[in-house]
Amino acid sequence: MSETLTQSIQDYLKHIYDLSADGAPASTNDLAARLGISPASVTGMIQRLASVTPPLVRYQKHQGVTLTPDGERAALEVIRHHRLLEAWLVQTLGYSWDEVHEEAERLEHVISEDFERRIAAAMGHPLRDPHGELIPTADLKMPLDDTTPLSTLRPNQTARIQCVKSPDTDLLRHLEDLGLVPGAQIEVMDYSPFDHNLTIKIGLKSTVLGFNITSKIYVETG
Amino acid sequence: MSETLTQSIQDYLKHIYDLSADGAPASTNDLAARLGISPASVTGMIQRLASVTPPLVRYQKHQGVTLTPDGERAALEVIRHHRLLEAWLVQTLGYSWDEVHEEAERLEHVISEDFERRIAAAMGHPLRDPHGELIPTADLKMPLDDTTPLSTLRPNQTARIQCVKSPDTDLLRHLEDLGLVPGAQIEVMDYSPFDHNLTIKIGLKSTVLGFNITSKIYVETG
DNA sequence: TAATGTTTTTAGGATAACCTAAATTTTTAA
DNA sequence: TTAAAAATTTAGGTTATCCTAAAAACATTA
Repeated sequence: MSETLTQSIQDYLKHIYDLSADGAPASTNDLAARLGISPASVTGMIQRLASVTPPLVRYQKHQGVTLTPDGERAALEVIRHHRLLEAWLVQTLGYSWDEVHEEAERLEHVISEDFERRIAAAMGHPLRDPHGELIPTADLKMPLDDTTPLSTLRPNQTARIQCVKSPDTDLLRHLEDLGLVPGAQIEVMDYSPFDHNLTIKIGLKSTVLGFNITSKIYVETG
Repeated sequence: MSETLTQSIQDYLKHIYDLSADGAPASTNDLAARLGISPASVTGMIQRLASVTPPLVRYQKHQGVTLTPDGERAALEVIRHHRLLEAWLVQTLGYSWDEVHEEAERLEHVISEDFERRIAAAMGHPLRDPHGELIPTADLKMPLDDTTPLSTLRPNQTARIQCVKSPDTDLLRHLEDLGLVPGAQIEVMDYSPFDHNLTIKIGLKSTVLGFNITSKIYVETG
């Protein structure tokens, strides 16, 4: 619990958390793709993570991995670091939301608990990062997420953008240009069932967005 | 030059810079002590650093190591990161001067050049860190140091403390309690040639300081 | 200058985290 | 239901960075 986990292990846990968020175990291949390493290397590492004491993951051959409670706590710690750092970099150093990810990616592994506490306090304990992602609490619980993907909305529904889940710099810049940032009020004007395109009105402008984009934007309807 | 140096290598270079500041090469044993590793490991690493292209150190068996211009640039980069970070942690997160070292020690290896630029600009390009250490310039030159060790002063000389060179948390707290911080105006009242103790007046108070301390405090006389 | 002590290096090993290629298992689809 | 494709695992290797123990070089001093 208090033994220091390597950066590499922290990355594994973080991505396993993400990939198994839907309940289904994370697959070796998906994990390898996320981590940018070979599937064979992933197999080796998850076998190790499953056999340390206490185990950080649950693993059965060919069945993928899930986190144990210990593994999940470790993952949430890293995710909390990452998201607090993103918020901090934007608020105090003028980073834009498309620039912060990479920097936070490296810093998240090295900051102390003291540092974490200080930036959280300095920002008044924010609930979300600049992309709208929920920040795990100090006691490492992930707050409940009551948002839905924009892709599930249909014409005449209105919503407020809560979160954009993508590390893609270009996409983020594009969305910012369109005004599609957390807090933005939108209305669905049209839906095309064949390609799942949605026509969205933001302020006075309308835009057509593909499923690739609408599935990454999470909204609060109402 | 632009290949990323590992954290470990950055640490070697930083300490070689420091240990060879007096012109004499850094010894294997001293380096090992600084790095907290065995002398045998140091030998292995400096052999490697001497044989990469371009070489980062000059090394001859049993003669110690010095930095090449490339090695020195790399060292100054890390030192700049460290000192800027210390200043930034103190200024923006309320760290005290005895708390910053450890945190900066880890962050120095992972911040981007962009981050470096942003914090330098945010602080108005400071010349010294919270201990008074000179910060290498953005083009990686170490500014000239015109200070002298307090230990070289004699009775009736007055001086202004410019820098305290020690990572020792307890010592730093002690000195702060005594008011012996950068900027403090002091006067030497007495010198004991046998133990090299100095009696120092700061404001209204006087204190006797041993060589162990006075050799770590650097002052500007006048 | 020879003996002793210190410093440094060599030799041989360990571990973490990756790799490729080949083998195996699982899934898909003819 | 079986053959092909895809996913996963095993086997064997590499590199970086550390280790201990033993050997060698250097320095000191009697």
